[in-house]
Amino acid sequence: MTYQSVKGTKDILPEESPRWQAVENLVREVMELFAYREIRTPIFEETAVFVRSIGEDTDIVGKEMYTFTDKGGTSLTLRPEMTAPVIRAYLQHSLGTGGGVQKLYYMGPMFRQERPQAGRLRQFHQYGAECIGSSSPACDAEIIALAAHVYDRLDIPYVLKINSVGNERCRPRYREALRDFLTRVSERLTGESRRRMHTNPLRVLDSKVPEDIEATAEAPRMLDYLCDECREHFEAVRSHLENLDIPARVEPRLVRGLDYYTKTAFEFASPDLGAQDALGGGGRYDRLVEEFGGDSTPAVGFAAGFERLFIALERRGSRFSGHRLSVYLVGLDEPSRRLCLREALTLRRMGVSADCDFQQRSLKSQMREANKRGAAYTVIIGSEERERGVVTVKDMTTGMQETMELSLFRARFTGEDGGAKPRRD
RNA sequence: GUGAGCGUAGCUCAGCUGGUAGAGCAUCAGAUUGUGGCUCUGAGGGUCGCGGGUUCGAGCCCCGUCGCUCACCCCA
Repeated sequence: MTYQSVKGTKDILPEESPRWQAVENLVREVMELFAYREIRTPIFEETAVFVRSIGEDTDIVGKEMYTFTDKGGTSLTLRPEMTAPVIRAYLQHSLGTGGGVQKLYYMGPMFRQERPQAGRLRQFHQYGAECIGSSSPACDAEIIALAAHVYDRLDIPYVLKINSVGNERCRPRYREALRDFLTRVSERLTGESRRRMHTNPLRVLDSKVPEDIEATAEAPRMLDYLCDECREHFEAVRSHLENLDIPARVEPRLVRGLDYYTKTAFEFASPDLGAQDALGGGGRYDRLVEEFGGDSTPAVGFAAGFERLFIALERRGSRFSGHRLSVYLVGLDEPSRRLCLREALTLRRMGVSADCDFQQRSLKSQMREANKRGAAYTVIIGSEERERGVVTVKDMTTGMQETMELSLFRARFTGEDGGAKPRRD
């Protein structure tokens, strides 16, 4: 093997693209149902866009970004997530003018230089949505409902965990209390947690190391420190979820990995996934737009991973199949092959999928090919047919065969919208 | 970045205590003259990840390296 795809990247081969298409289509459909509109931003941004929003002390910015300098000396970064680019675009094009709520969705590749693992690639794919311009807890609930609906439609089981990480008023008080607590138990913490205790104490809470979990079992909870506004918001979100029949589990230790979150934080976990069990997650980020230099604008959003969705789907045994070929044309000599190519194009122009042999293969192998490709009909053309001005049509499911004029065969496909499928009696 | 396991035909794998490679599936071709799916027969296809070392001799042992997988970390 001469070359192979870069570590942590994967080719999506024809065999697997049907499921990608199916899920992409479903996501689009659900997004449109919820009245979100698609936004597509460039795959790379100025590095500052991410550093500024995600936070200097996050792992993403600290060690996982694909950052490079272009020939003009500008530092650029392959997007590790989409919220920052969406907000950048929102401000750049003044999408907020008019004061309305912008409901935007996206899907596409993201890049993070981590050690690859089950459900974690260096180039991975996410879909997500951002609701910008409303501080209403109803938006939080809608975003969660939207994310949940995709899983529901795919019949993927999940556990929804929610928490509130407070805002700029109450979080500092909590951070203080937490740090005090951590200082007291610091000798029981792992080195990494002890370091993080100073830089980003909240993150210590989602450590999965048993010692840390044990040491922080009695740690103060953010929920007990919420200011009135945050508490009311949190209760309202919970009430909305209940009203929408979406069961959620309050998880006081749930913390998001990105610094910009305020108030609501949530995560969808899959019981089928293993160590990387997060299907998706998100939360509210009321300060981010302002942070980017815009007017103070509240927003909520979520992101979910395609690859993890597929793992969950596989565990469920779901299968997707690609499009089937309608007609395979078999030519037995050169003039017939010429006719096949022409007829294939005629059918395609009618909206009927068709293909023919390009390797001068025998009738037998062409028939085999037609069968393998799942063709509904095989059209056989040889010197006999040409002399009589007809073709031999074989229905591959019944095995029945008859000769007819080409125009008659074509007529089977007319009158159907798109004509993608042959008529069946 | 850390740890563990693995790396043999397109795919899934076998290969006994080191003696220069096998199966199944897939592919291709046949099984009387122009016909698929089932069955049968046959064929093609491998620098045993790569580079060193030990040895008379290595796919099997040792070292390094790259990659994959899983876990940690973190997250989608």
